[in-house]
Amino acid sequence: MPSAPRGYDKFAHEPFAVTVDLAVLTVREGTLHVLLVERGQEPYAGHWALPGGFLLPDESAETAARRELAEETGLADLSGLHLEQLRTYSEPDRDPRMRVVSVAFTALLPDPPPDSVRGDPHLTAFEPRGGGDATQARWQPYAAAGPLAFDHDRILADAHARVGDRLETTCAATAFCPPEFTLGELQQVYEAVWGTALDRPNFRRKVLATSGFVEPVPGAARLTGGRGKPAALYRAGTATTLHPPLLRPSREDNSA
Amino acid sequence: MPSAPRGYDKFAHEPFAVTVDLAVLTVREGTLHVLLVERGQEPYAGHWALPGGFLLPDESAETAARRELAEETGLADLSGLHLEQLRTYSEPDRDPRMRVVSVAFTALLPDPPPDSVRGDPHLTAFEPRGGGDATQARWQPYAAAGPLAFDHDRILADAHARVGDRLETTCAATAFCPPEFTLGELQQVYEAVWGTALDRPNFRRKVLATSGFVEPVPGAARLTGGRGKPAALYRAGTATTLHPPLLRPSREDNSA
DNA sequence: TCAAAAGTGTTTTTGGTACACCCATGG
DNA sequence: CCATGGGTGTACCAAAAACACTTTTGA
Repeated sequence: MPSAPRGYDKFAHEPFAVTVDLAVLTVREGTLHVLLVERGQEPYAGHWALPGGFLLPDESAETAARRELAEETGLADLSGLHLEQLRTYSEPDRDPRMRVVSVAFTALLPDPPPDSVRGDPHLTAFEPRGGGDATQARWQPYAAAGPLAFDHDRILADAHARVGDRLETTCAATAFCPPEFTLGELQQVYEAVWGTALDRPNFRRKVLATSGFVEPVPGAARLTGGRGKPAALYRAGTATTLHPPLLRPSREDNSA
Repeated sequence: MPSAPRGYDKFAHEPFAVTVDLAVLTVREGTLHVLLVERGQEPYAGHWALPGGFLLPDESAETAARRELAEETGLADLSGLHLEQLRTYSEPDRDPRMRVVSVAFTALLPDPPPDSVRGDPHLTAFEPRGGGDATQARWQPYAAAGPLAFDHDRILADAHARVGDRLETTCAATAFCPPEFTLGELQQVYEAVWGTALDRPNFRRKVLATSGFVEPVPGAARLTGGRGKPAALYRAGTATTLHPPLLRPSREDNSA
C-alpha cells in the first residue's frame, strides 16, 4: 500500500473523488423493492439512480453511507441497520465528469418503514434530500428498476446476487422483517429475493432447527392476511450465521 | 453517487488518494503463505506490509492490482490469475500522512511460482520493485506474518476468512495448484487454509462427484512425497461454483 | 518387510424433499 | 361450509461422516 513511487506529496497523484452508493432493499407485499432517487442535475438529469454521495473529509465509507441514507430517508435511528459493503467500482469512465471511485453498500430495511420516515408512509415516498440533486425518492419494484444512471444497473444486480447469497448462510433475512414477524413473512423474504417458492413445512423446520435464528414471542400471534389461522410471532435471534446453510432450490448450473 | 452537493468542480471535494493492497496467498509445503514486502520509507520503514500501490489516472482498481502484482513479483503472464476484490478500507486515520482509501484484493498463486519469477525461485524470494519503496519481498507463513504496517493485519485476516469461505462454495482451490496436480495436493490446500484435517476418502469422493471441479489427466501419475503410491493427476475443470458446497467441518458457533 | 501415501468399499447417520393431513380464522 | 393461511407428521432418498481395508511405491 502507500508505496508512493515519487514522494509523498498529496498532490503527486491524480486526485480521485470517492463516493458511496447504496442499494437499499426491502420486501413489500412479497416483492423485492429498491430505494431509488431521481436525479435533478446533469449528467443523467431526470434519470433514476441509487442514493449516495461524496465522502466527507473525515468520515469512512461506512459512516458516509449511514449519513447519506439518513439524509435521503429521514430515518432517525440507523444504529441497528444491516449495512454491508458490496464492492468498489473504479472503472475510469464510469462518471463522464471526472474520476470517481465509488464504494457500494447494500442495506436491508423492513417494510413498512418506521414512523420516523418523512413524507407519506403509505405512499412509500420519501422527501428528497435537502440541498442534494435528488428531486424525488421512492421505492421501486426490483424487476422494474432499470435502466439507472451511471453503472447503477450493475451495482444493483451485484447487490441482489450478494443478498441472495447472504440469505443462504446468514440470518440477514430477519433484517427485512419488523421487530416481530411471522414465519410466513420470513419465508416471503426468501421467496422474494430468490424468486422461487419454498415448501412451507420444510422451511419452518429448518428455521426453527437453527438455534439462534429466531426466538418465539410467547403467546403472541397476528392475523396475517385477514384470513387464515393467526400466526405465532418471532423475534430475530442472536445468531448471525446459519449452520448448516439454507441453500436455495437446486440450480444445477455447474459449468463455467 | 455523484450527486455533488455544491457544483461539479473536481476540487470542490477533499481529494483522496486511492491505492490497492494485495493479499497474495499460496500453499507451500502444506502451510498457507502470504507475499510480503519490506518498506524502505517512512512511515513504517523497515516494517513488513502487503504489496500494493497507487492507482494511475486511467486504470481501474483491478488493473492497478494486476500491474502492481506484476511489478512486485515479475510474473510475465497474470491473465489467468485468480484475483478477487476483497473490500475497501477507508478509515480516515488509516494512513498517518494523508487521506488514503484502499481497495484490497486477494490473489491465489500456485507453489512453486512459475519460472518467470525474478530472483531465486528456490529461496522463494522476489526482487524488490524498481523505483518503489520496498527493499525486499518474500513469502511468509501466514501464522508468522504479523504485525504488519498500517491496517494490513486486518486486511490479511479478512482475506484469509474470505478465501476460507470461497473454498466452500467455489473451485478457487485449484488456483493454488499447478496446472496438473494430485487430489492429495488439492486436499492440502483445503487443510492449510482451513487449519483442519479432512478425511481423505470422503474428500476424494466429494471432489470427483462435483462435475467440472477437476478432470483427470489420462494415464498420468506423479510420485508425491517420494514414498507411497503414485497419485493420478488432474487438471482444473471448467466449473466455477460448487453445488452442493464443500463445507468445512462443523464449527458449531451459532451465536453472535 | 515396513512405512507412507493413494485409492476402494461399507455402514451409519443426518438432513433435505415431497407429500398428506389437521387447525383456526373470516367471509 | 368453504377458502385461506398456519402448523404437524411421516416416509423416502441423497449426501455426509466414520472407518476398515487394499494397492503401490521407496527405503
